[in-house]
Amino acid sequence: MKKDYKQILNHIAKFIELTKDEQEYFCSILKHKKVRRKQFLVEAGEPCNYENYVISGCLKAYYLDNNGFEHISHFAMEDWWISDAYAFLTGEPATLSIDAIEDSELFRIEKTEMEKLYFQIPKFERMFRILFQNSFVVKQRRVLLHLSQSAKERYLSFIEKYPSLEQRVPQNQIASYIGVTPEFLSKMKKEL
Amino acid sequence: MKKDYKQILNHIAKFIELTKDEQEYFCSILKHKKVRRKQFLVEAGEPCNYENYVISGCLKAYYLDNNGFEHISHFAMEDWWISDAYAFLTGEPATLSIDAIEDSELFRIEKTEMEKLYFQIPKFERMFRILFQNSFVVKQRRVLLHLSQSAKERYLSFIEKYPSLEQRVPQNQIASYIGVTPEFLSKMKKEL
DNA sequence: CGCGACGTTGATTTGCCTCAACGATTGTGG
DNA sequence: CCACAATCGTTGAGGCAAATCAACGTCGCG
Repeated sequence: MKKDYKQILNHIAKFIELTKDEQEYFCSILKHKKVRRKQFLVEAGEPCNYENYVISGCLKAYYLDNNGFEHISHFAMEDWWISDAYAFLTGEPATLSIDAIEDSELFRIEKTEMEKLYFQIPKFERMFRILFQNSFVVKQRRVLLHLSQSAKERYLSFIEKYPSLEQRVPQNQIASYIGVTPEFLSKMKKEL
Repeated sequence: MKKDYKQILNHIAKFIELTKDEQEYFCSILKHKKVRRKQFLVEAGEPCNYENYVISGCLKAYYLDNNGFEHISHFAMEDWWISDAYAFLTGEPATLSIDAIEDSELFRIEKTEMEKLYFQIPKFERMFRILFQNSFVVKQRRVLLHLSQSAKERYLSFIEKYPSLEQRVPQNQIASYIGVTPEFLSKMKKEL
């Protein structure tokens, strides 16, 4: 079995147990995809019919506002899932764009395959229930962070929580994630 | 069958189909609870071992910061679920408090019962997968709203999205939800 | 080499907060 | 049923955190 399959099966094994047959079926619906630095995985305005699992590399999902400013919704690295959840769910055009910060490799699951998967192996309902539950908690905390903390506190939380992203992501995109201008982040860092 | 059971079974029927037996089993694990206005349903620091379904009334979940300020995480009304998801998940003491804005009635499901339920009727994995997926999307949009919009735009989004809450919730708590002071919300409203 | 992406720094502006005072409404105990 | 406190919204003066705008240095890369 290919190494990449092992990786994603290990990831899944953290949540549910699969038989050999199930593993095989699951791997058969995965589509391998490479994205080079600065290339789009998802483009705002287009449909987003895939859930994407990151094998390697680093990507960002962001909203582009009317003034052309990027607002980063989330990053993704090895073993994370990334998509425009709303567009995937509804079939509407994506409001987020996703592109690669580093050359990346992914597995994609198409929406229709995903629905079949839930039907064929209901254990995946459980896995994604747990994943979404966790993601929900993370987003909730991020909302509260914005409501209750200053820019400096949000920055400190970020580097504490995601020390590896701090290394791999350009500073102006971290600024965007925590909700300040690049200039202001630079000034904050000088004071630390 | 009691009217309240009908209500929650209707709610569930939007996501999954249950047999009579399953309905009965499900209802048997529900605990009915009344909370009067201003009373706690969950208190920060205490464990939160329940998922709570709102039969009637209106509640708020909020984080109390070190300076004693309330930051509202979310509201809940008829047919919504409310809990401290992180505390429920991990067993840690709650960081959120939840109390009633109006006299309310709820059904509670205890954590251990919830786990049994997932085991006995895996369809509930599906239902909560869908619910968490939706909640995740909602939180995601709220984060982006904070990153990309001004206070006035956040207020307008709020009253558009939740016109009924606008009626039932005191203005200072709406201010807290959108992340401004009550004074500033008052000033914004004068300009509309 | 030269260009574009990225970070820094400073001067100025602004959106929102803080604090304080004051009415209107609600609720509660005597 | 009234008196009083507590809660809630409003208004104004002043202050601060963070944005804006502009200029400049550095690095990596085609």
